[in-house]
Amino acid sequence: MTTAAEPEARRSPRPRADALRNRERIVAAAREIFVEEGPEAPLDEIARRAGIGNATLYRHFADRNALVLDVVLSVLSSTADRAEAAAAQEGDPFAALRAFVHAAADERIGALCPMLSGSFSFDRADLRAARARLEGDIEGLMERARQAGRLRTDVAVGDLMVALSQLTRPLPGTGCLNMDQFVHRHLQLFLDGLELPARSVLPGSAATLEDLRRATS
Amino acid sequence: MTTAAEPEARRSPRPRADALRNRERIVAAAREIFVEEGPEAPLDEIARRAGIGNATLYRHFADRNALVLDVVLSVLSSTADRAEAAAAQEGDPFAALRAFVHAAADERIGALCPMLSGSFSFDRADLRAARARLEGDIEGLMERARQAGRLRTDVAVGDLMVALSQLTRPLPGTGCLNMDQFVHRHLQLFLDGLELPARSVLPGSAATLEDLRRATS
Amino acid sequence: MTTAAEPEARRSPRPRADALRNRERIVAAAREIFVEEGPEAPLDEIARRAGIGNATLYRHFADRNALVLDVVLSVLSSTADRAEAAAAQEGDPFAALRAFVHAAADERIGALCPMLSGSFSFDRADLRAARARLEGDIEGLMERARQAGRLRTDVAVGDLMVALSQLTRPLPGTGCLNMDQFVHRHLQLFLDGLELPARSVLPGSAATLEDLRRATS
Amino acid sequence: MTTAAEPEARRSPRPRADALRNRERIVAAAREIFVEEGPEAPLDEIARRAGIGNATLYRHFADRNALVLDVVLSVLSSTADRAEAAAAQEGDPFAALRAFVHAAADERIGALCPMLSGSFSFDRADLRAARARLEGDIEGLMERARQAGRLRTDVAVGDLMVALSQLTRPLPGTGCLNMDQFVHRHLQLFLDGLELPARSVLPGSAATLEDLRRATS
DNA sequence: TATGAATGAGATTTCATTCAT
DNA sequence: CATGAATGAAATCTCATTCAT
Repeated sequence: MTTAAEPEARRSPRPRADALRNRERIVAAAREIFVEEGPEAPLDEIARRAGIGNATLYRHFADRNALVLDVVLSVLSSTADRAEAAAAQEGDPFAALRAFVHAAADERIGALCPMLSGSFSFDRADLRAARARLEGDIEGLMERARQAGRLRTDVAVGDLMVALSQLTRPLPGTGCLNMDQFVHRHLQLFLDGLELPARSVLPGSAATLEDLRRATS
Repeated sequence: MTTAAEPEARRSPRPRADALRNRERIVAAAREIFVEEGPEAPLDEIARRAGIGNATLYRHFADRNALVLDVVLSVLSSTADRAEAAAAQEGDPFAALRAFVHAAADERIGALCPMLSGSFSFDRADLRAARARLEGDIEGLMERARQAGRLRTDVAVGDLMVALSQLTRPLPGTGCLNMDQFVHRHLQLFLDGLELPARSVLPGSAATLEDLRRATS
Repeated sequence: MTTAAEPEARRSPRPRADALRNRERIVAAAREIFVEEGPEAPLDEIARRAGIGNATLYRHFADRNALVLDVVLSVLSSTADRAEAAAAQEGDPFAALRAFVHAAADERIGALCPMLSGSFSFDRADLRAARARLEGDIEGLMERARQAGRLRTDVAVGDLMVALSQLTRPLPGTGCLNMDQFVHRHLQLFLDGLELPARSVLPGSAATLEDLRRATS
Repeated sequence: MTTAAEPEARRSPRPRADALRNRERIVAAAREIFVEEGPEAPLDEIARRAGIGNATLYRHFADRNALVLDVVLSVLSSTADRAEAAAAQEGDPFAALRAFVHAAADERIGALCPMLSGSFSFDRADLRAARARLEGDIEGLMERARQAGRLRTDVAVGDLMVALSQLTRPLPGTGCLNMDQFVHRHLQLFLDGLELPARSVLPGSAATLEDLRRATS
């Protein structure tokens, strides 16, 4: 939930409500447009969607990269929220992991992929913290599933994050909308590859195991 | 479809060997650069890599989209070649499918994703034919694996193609190179989710099944 | 801050001490920054250096030109102070002129040059007065030197002012600091061209005359 | 006279006459406009004066600095031409030096000053060569005058170059035109400070010496 | 035909100035 | 009255596409 860009000392006594609102609007608009058009989308269009002038955008974000970083921060934060909500669920640990993965897709986490490449730097402490929080949350979900014998032990948190990002990555120009139906299906298939059958199941035919496995999803 | 038997119309008096070579060079250079820099790469850079002037590129391709279409055609064709080579393999049908998937990754098929979006159109007959050929080839591989009881029956050819594309999609700016190690790993995990155990395996513990599964890759 | 003592006329109810102080701070900051960065320096930077908000700057000065005019006024005034201090010196009148010229360089009078061009206007009475005062002061110094036979009679006050401005004009980006050593040397050479030998010196060899001349500096 | 920007090997067999003409036009227009408006003048205006599109300017010069460097080169070269012409003169060596200084003013050498500051670098070999050539030419003129006993021996080539630059430095916005009358006068005064009387003159009154001195100019 | 050159449209970014708190 | 925020206009630079050699 930390969306503040400057984690340093408070210069201005009051950040002025309308400026904060504008800043949030810009990040929200940028997030939408990055999802729809990719990270090369014109900043003017973002400003237009946010309902402000282009120079206002530059008052809040020194350059494109600064805006991208805050969008990344926003997505990391809301995705971590999802992970923590999933962890709070009762019941089968692998089901919780599945629930998180599909929820993360709805956060459009895949739109981050191209932003994490190239000149991306995790210099800022808030970014490092957000990433660490998300990784910790996911690792928690995975570890619970591993302890329950429901997750392959040879799969690391990075494997899941990269695959999740790539499989939910939007195509530029399409707004990603027509892919939605497929995305969840592909995530499901991928998770199927990570899952181990529930322990309580007695050894039986492979066909039976597979049937059980599929039934859990 | 011109079988070169008809000296009739004066359409293309002679394709002129060097012009053909130039055209191929351009497509090859474009394919490389699209993989390295994404589909927004400057056309001048493509011309430079091809060793020709930029205007020559425009003599062969009316605009960026025409070039993209030919690159798509090129990738579809060489990927279909891979699929047919995999189909020619003896042995386990699922192993053949795996072999194809990893080979397709080496064709950088993921670089096509962004090109298929937006203004992309499958108007041209040659494109439709190339896509149909590739889909037919993959469907053949999958059907053989299904018949052998090695592939889940609820997975369609489109599922595999989209997942394959997304998981191998390069990140802009990175040249995709540092991801190579991960790409094959993620493909493997995804295929694990599609695979059914070989029929001949006797019922055993789940751990044993998993070990076998992993051993096949 | 409002001591609320005089409810008299509503013209300028009171200049309010802090407002006056702000105005002076702005002019001082502007003068520094104009010297360091030239007359195109961003006004926001001036406001920052003055320790106030940019809008406050605009409350005091309608536009950039109004600020420039007050900086000109400031430099003219402090330079005239220097001229009057030099005039108060005892001794050789040409030495007094020299003292003034070098002192004026320390006032960074050369930074004014670009401000005097272009849209500059001497509309304001206070500016005309300040310029007249400075010209009068310099003319006084020169006339005394002329009367003493120490200054060429074909050199006017304008000659000296322009040359002084140009030779001390700062280079943008350098902060003028690394030129300081040269500036005084060039002023000295220039003044050498204006000087006549002291009357009391008997006719002698040119070399001797030159030695004397140099000894005075 | 070397105006080529790339002293390396010849890539293109023919530089194409119209492109060369454009390049020269751009440099000429830039030189004019830098003199009139200073080195911050909009590049679009330069392109307009040169009669070309703005992108053409960027084809020839990667950025503003590259253009500035070529203007510097142009001014250094034509000024060195002037110095060599002055050196070819018969007669009094100091008169030759004077002739050069006034000729250099007509080359607007002072417009270089702001361009030599800040991020300026003499990286390019052609620039170093042009500067060395000019310095050598001026040193030659000065040394001849020193040998003839007509120039103060405590004045170096750098002194003359900086003073010459500063005294002829144009004011932005004015086009420097209204200053022309003064510029030559101030150069004359400055040179008067560097001059020693002709050796043949017998010792006499200072007034007489001065009269002679003035008569030479 | 192939090419280097030219071009206009668009993107990013800066800054003087105005607005609202 | 003082301020941070907002804004539009302008400047730099890029790039797809057309032109002329």
